[in-house]
Amino acid sequence: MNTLTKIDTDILNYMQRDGRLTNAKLASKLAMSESPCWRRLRRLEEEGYIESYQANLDRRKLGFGVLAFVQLTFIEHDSKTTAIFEGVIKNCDQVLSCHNTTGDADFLLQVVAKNLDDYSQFIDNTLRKLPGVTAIRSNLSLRELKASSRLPIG
Amino acid sequence: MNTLTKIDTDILNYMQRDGRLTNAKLASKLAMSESPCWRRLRRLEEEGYIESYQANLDRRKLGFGVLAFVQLTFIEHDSKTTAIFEGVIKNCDQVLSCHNTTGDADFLLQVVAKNLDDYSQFIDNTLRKLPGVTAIRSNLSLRELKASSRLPIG
DNA sequence: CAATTAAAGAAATATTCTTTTCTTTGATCG
DNA sequence: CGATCAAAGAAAAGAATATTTCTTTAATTG
Repeated sequence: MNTLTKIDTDILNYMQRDGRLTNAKLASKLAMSESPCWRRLRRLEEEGYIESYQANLDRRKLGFGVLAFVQLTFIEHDSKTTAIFEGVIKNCDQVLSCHNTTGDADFLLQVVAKNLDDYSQFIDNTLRKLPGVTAIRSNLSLRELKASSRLPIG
Repeated sequence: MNTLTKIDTDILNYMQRDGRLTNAKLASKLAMSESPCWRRLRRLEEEGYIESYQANLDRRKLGFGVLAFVQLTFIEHDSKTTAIFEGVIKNCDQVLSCHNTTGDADFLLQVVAKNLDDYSQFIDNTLRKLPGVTAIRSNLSLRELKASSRLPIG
């Protein structure tokens, strides 16, 4: 399957909106019968168009009052520093995402914390301890106008 | 339900990792019987701890080669400018998330685009057209070290 | 220690789902 | 136009699921 049909992108869209849709319901939404719908969905999973399914939780209700974007700058880019950094980031559950970016900073991290104390501890104990870091710039989220991870397909 | 038990956070964790887990499988992972497991899961849904379920798609396979973080600065903050801005952002599917943040910029957006041309069009046709915008700073993702939206609960 | 209450477990059932196989349709190409 | 091929649809069957009700356990409190 090289290119996706309209049906495929429709399926992906529905599954982005409700990851627990059963095949039967999905098929009825698409006004098609269950067998081809099932085959397509399975193919989209097997070929990796769908990476995973997950429940989206309410961050605040679970006590994560702080969401921050952190820009990190490194003084040098030798492979050892990088390896240490990657290891720390991957093992740190507070870091939701981390991108190597263009711009003045080298990395942009998305971080959650229970509160400002917790966040400050993370900065001090985790980020400042990283070798080679020369600048840490924090941008705290004051208000979430929009928070999605749905790709605009179809 | 004011406070969550270990079982509840375990359930949330499993559902974060696999949103399609059936109640039976979830219960067996937790080594408990199905009925209390089912009741707890339903309560977590009803009380909003679980906001939604979704399929996570492969951005690159779906042709979104560009992921960018855009910092926006406004010259003024009157309610009209803000209202226009919020409307545009919410209706724009390319914008995955948008936060009002601390720091020199006012907003931080996460944006996807098919390619750099597409991205540049978005900047010109959507962001630059917004009234009151004085600065637009783009940070393109060069490499995704980590991309998750799983909260570190439990 | 007995009584009460809340949550866990067991069991049962009806519904719903998945998944297969076979048939039909529709498009493509010689 | 007929043959071929791929995808769609129908049907079916068993398996798995959700959900209820009833029972048991365990913890708490007077």
